[in-house]
Amino acid sequence: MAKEKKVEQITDMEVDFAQWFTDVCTKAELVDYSGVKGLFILRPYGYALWENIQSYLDRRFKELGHENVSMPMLIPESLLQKEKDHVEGFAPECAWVTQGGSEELPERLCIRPTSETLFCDHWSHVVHSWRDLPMKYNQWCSVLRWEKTTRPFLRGREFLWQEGHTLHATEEEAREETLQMLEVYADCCEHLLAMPVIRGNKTDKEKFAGAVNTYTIECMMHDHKALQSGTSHYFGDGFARAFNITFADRNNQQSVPHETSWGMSTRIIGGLIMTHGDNSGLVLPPRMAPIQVIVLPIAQHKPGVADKAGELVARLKAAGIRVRGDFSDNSPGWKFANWEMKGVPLRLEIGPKDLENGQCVAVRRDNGEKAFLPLDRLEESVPALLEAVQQGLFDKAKKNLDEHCFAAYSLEDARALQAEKGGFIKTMWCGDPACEAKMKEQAGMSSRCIPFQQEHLSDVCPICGRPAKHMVYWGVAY
RNA sequence: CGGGGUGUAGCGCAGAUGGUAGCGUGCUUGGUUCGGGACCAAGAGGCCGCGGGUUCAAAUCCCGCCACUCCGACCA
Repeated sequence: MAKEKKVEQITDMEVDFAQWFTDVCTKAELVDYSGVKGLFILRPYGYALWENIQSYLDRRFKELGHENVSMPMLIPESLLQKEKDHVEGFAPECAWVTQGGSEELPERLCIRPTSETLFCDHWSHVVHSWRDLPMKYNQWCSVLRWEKTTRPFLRGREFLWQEGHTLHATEEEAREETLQMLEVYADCCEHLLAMPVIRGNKTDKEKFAGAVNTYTIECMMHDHKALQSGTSHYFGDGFARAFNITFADRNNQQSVPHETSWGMSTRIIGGLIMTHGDNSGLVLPPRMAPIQVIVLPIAQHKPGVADKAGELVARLKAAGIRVRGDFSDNSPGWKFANWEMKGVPLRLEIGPKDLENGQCVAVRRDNGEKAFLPLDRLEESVPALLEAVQQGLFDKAKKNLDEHCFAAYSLEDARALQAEKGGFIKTMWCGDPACEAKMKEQAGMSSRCIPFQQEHLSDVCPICGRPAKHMVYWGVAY
């Protein structure tokens, strides 16, 4: 059989990266389209990815003392309007409920695009004393934002996420919380998803509506575009003042608390696909893959093969590995292609020849390497291979990131570097939003972040020539 | 919201000058196969995206709408 026929359903990423992405999303059975634009169905395999991210983050949040809650889905318009910057940021993309049954509502209700206003309103009722603080809440939910153009995972009108909201007695404590949660997101990306990140501060232009500071982790996709993968906001006391949240401090003085919020969404799954995927489909890091090992019997009707394959599945399962056997009557070639498309990190083949030799064949999804594994030591060799795949994926993504960061010393350099090589372009910056706008206009890049890890490239802003304040990463973003 | 593309069987497509629909693949059943997308046989499956118009007659011509998709602007 001609090898070129392999995975013919998926468009090559070199031919059309965007089409490749949607092909992977649908062909790997992660999503389906619904009857409403921008509202996607997460199929079992796609939802399982989210569940694995969810269980990691949920555990980390709880270890740090956060509690899960559930806020209403609808926000009265008057509540949404209490914080000026916030409403300006979100009003253009709100969907409204105006009718209940056959009655028109006296006040229209916004379907939550985010829940800051709900948390604040609630806190204004229940926070009275310094003893009530900190409030460390989180909720898992979906939110609605009426986006113009939509794509699976990357931009839906409805998307699943978690939103953490905390309230603290002091600025110092709130700022510490903000950075701590950014670090949780960075860990999630790097350790669970094998996606290396750049941590930094958003510029004023890119900040969340109503925030004093927005911190971000930025990831680089396979096509060298940027994906904002998690954000953490310090709000100061702006929301608290707007919502009249006060508490009596230790000296019985009325004080205004400081607030944070932080979120990660199913968008990260889009990032995962675009970081590790290849022309055969999805590639999943073992630590978060719903199926870590697929066992394929070859010539399963031959004596002993199916039994031995079943035995392998049972043994690996007992060893704590997420394993499945494919005993369907599809041909082996079909199964290879199918499970590759679904990104299963490791494939074990077991056929008549292997039975004779007391071994099986292991094939890594990340690099296609084959190895013969003695059957008696699978409980050690398989976890070791899975770890190797996890590390291999991280290293490959890190290499892509490192090899596509370039320093530029003039606006023209920045433009040319982005046009020719893509990736993250770093330059100095004076801090003026006008220069940021100019970069967008002339080089097509937005500021991704002012990285925590600063470098001194020169003394001046390459855009205007005035003294530089920071080094900034620029890029084309999803 | 601007520009382009596409809507006919689950998926991919064909249907020229109008005459009520076909191919590949997948699906079902049975059998033979099995180390890179196997084969034979018999079946099932269609408001031709939606609404209007022209006509004796519309998948086909005209108008409107909708959805998906790609590229911009905006945003997680």
